[in-house]
Amino acid sequence: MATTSANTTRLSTTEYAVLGMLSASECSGYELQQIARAGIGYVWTAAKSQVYSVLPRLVRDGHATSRLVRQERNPDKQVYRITAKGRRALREWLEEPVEDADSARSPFLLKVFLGGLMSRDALVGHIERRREQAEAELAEYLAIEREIAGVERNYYGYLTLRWGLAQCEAWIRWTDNVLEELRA
Amino acid sequence: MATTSANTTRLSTTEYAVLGMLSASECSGYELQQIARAGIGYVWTAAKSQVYSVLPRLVRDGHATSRLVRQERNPDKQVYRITAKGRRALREWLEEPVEDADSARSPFLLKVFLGGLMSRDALVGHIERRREQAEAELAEYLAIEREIAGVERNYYGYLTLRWGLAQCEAWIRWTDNVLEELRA
DNA sequence: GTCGACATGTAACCAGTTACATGATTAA
DNA sequence: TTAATCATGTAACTGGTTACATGTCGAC
Repeated sequence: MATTSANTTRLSTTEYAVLGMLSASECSGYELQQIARAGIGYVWTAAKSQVYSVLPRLVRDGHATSRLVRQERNPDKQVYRITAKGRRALREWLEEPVEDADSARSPFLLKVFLGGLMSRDALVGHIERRREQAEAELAEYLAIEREIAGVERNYYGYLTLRWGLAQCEAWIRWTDNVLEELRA
Repeated sequence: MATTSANTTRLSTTEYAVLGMLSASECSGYELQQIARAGIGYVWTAAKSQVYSVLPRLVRDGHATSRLVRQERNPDKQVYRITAKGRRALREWLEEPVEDADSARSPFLLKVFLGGLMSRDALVGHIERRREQAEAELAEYLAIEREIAGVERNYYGYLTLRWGLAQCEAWIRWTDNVLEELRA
């Protein structure tokens, strides 16, 4: 029964994210975390303990291989390389429609929704803080944009960055709007 | 040691959401789900099994009380009522700053980020679908807006609705933009 | 001699989802 | 007679987080 076995047990999103990073270059768990911080981490996050737990599973299921790299001045490290099977699985997942429509679960919006149960000041505080965060995020994204705009290097990352920018702007507009109203 | 004991074990967001609904009216688990679908569910979702598991916990910790309501033509039901302690806990949570800044975890954006690893067509398909979803959502929200705009009933729900509208519009603008670019 | 970068993991826990299970009443 | 609504839950699982644990090397 399990001879040709379409070993098609769906991977977790984190596993696909890791495969995505590995598809660019062989690297260790530690390196994956640095890489994530500088890019993919803006759209998908994972705790380091989870990265380390995901990697051996990828190897076990044939989506990656690992080898030990000995180092002199730094601790030795396990580096992981994506396999053909891994690439296939990743691409299949990438090409199938996105399952859930980013279901709405926001503690912030929940508090706003229940705004009538708190003091006006507390609510205004939440919204002001949201605005500040959006503004800080916007500044961060603009700085990144200045670096990568036009550069071909990561066009797709640039697309997601532009979503980030659009969303920050939307937050700022919305918070301004709401604050004006609440203060009137 | 545990006499005055500030029984301040943080509740889960779902528990606060339930308390929020209970603070408007006494109701059963089943009713909570209907109510959620018509409002708070747009900003916070919970599986029904979780609602049922959360309710006894609220009672156990003194945040709610429950009593059995006998019915003739329908099954009997347990109805839950928020206590003073529950209201206090809810209000405290509501007034403290929102903890996490809605950390970025979007399978959709992850796929866009890795757009270079799939066919152009697949990526365009994802974006088109995103646009359609945004448009459908927008229509839904506009319909709700027509019903509740101006009505005082749920001003705070209206605020969150306006965020929903703003976000849908941002999605549509972004997808249009990206689609134009990808097709050129 | 203390701090940060390098490097890898385990253990305990938790929130939440899916599937399963039951059973009455009522409207089409 | 078939399906929907009312009504409540349990069990198994999963994806993920936090805290703990360890140790070297190089820079300040």
